[in-house]
Amino acid sequence: MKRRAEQSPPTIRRVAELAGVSLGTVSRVVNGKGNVSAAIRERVTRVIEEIGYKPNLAAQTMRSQVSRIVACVIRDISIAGFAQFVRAADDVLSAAGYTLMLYNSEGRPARERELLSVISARRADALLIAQHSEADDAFNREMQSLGIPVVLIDRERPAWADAVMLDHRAGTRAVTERLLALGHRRIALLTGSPALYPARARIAGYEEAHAATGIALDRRLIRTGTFESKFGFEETSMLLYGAQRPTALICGGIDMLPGMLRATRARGLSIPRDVSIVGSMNSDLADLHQPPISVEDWDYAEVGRIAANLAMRRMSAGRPGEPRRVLVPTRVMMRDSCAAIGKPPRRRRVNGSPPN
Amino acid sequence: MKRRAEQSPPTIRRVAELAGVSLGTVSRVVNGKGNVSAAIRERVTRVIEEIGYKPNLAAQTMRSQVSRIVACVIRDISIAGFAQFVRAADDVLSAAGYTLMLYNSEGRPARERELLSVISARRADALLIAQHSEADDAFNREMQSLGIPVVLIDRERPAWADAVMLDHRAGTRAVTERLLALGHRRIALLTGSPALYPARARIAGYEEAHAATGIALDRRLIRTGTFESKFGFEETSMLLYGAQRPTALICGGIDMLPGMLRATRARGLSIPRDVSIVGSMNSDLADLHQPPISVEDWDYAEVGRIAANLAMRRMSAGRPGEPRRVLVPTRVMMRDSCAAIGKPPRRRRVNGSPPN
DNA sequence: CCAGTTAAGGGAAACGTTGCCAGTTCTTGG
DNA sequence: CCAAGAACTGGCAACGTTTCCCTTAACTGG
Repeated sequence: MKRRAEQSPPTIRRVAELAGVSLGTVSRVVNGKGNVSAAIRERVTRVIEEIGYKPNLAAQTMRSQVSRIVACVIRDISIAGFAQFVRAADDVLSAAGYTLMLYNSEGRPARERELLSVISARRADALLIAQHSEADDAFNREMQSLGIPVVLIDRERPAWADAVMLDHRAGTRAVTERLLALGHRRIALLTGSPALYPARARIAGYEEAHAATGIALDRRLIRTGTFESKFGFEETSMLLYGAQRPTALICGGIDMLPGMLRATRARGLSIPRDVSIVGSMNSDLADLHQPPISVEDWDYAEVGRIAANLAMRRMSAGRPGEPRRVLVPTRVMMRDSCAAIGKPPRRRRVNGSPPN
Repeated sequence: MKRRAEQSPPTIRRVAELAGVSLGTVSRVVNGKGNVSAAIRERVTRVIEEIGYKPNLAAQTMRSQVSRIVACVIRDISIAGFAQFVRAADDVLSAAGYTLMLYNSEGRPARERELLSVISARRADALLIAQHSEADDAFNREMQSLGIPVVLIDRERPAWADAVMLDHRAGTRAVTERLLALGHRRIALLTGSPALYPARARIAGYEEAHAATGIALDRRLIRTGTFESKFGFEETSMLLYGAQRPTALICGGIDMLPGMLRATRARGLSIPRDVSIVGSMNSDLADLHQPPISVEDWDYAEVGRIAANLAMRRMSAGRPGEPRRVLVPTRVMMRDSCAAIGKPPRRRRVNGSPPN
């Protein structure tokens, strides 16, 4: 039983028949390469318009071995901030004729492996990924065997891949130094697993700040777990329990701030009188909170653009070339959530920042 | 020049050669249909394992006319909340073997048209879309001519498509009634263009509440424009300027609350003493703000799951069947940002909600 | 022991495109 | 007026699958 004509999209063959020319000629018209007389060109173009012919990308992919698909694997698109990355990457890629395929790994290694399979089956031309563990050699090999450009997002391994990283080391060092300068001596850092670059970099920055200032640090104040809000809540609750509690908290994970704030409130503590707080990445929450929360801020959109451009460069150039590494600076925004130890807090700012 | 074998992914042909069987047999093994002896099945399976063969989805698509791609067109993935929708839809779809292709329309009609072209070229099997205007007949026809199931997201037209809508009418009616009961008589509603269902529904609910209570409404207090933060800031600034200013503001657009709050602060007004405020969709900002902001809340993840399921039902079933319409209820969460007129505000809540 | 049935697997066509090669017509210069 | 290009166009193969149709071999029952 043949499919009814009006149901299946028109093919290049139908165009050729209606225009009374050969397949090759239609192809030449569509792709604008090769010599075609003006008369025929126009005739074909009109037929294409009339029946609404669109080249079948699946067929083109099969023929040319190029899918014009870029896969993007992140933990969860609904985590605040990640969407900005995806949006910006998509802008760059779709302007160049690529389609971005978004995959949520849920931070589960098994899921990441599945996704690699799907990506391989779809013959994606490149991969942007923030994988769950940098040290999983088997996974890294599988990734390499895809045979396509890979751009790491805020990851530094495997070493053969291109990467965009945020300079969390410098950022956290700056934050820590500001807090030390305010007189804080017990500063807690909450961040994710040291198996991941952002956590390692933050810890390094935290340590550097102490070393540079000559102030001893209490390793028990470095709390690693996940980058999630739940972890922020739990660890903050525990840290604020005893008398030995820290006087400042650094949030070393996007999306961890809400948990930290809830825990602080639950303990009935006041910011910044009882505890100073620094968040990770600016947000309406940080800016409009009372008091406004200091943050280590960065531009995820810029990261997305860079990642997309790295991928595109690899795709157009051949294989060769050293892996590229881009380190994007972050900046510290000090707000009223941080106060000097032993002094009255600064006057509260009443208005939020100007809009957008 | 033939591509080197180790660069291009292995094909079913290579598997067949290595296993010493025909193409058809490998296909039967891969798809588990047809009769294949245990010995050969095992031999083929081993070869597949060894060389890491993955069926080429582009080829399958061409052959079967099914891409297992579902396109999703929204204004901007980085708008708070939308990502939850996308994430949930992706969960449902990828569990069923589909890949979600995300497209940002930027709310520009020209861009939406381009995207329809891309979606057509990719031969997506279904489309989830929150289009920029419901009344663009030409666009709707183009959408229909794709010949694939279309699921509208918070849109009610075109009538032939399936749709998931939030019950903004009931939600806004409930919000308005609560404010009226608190004694407010000048309640402003800020929302997007009435060319879009969510704005129309909210206005209808707002009007219903006044009608039901027998309270006259001032149409100048219904401000339509966009759903964005910028609009919220500008309109709030203007509304709060005069002496005739409203005593309550309803935010009729996701992502509009930050602008509204900034404008309120810029005017030096206190919430809820000077003005009561209700936001759209719950968020950490609304919950952790001081005072916590009342909201009309809903579950975008649920909306995403419903949309994905509607699409899948259409794809598996044949053409026929009436368009399905699903109305998802919203719920009102009253918090301290709303106070009775002429009475002292309720005691401030100190703690945020429990985490996650 | 034979006819009929079934299981197993090979071969080829088709999906929609592009790119190459070859053929035809038209120019153009000598 | 003719030969040699140039300009244009048609035909065919191939990309990687799946599916349909055969052929062959093995089995079954009378």
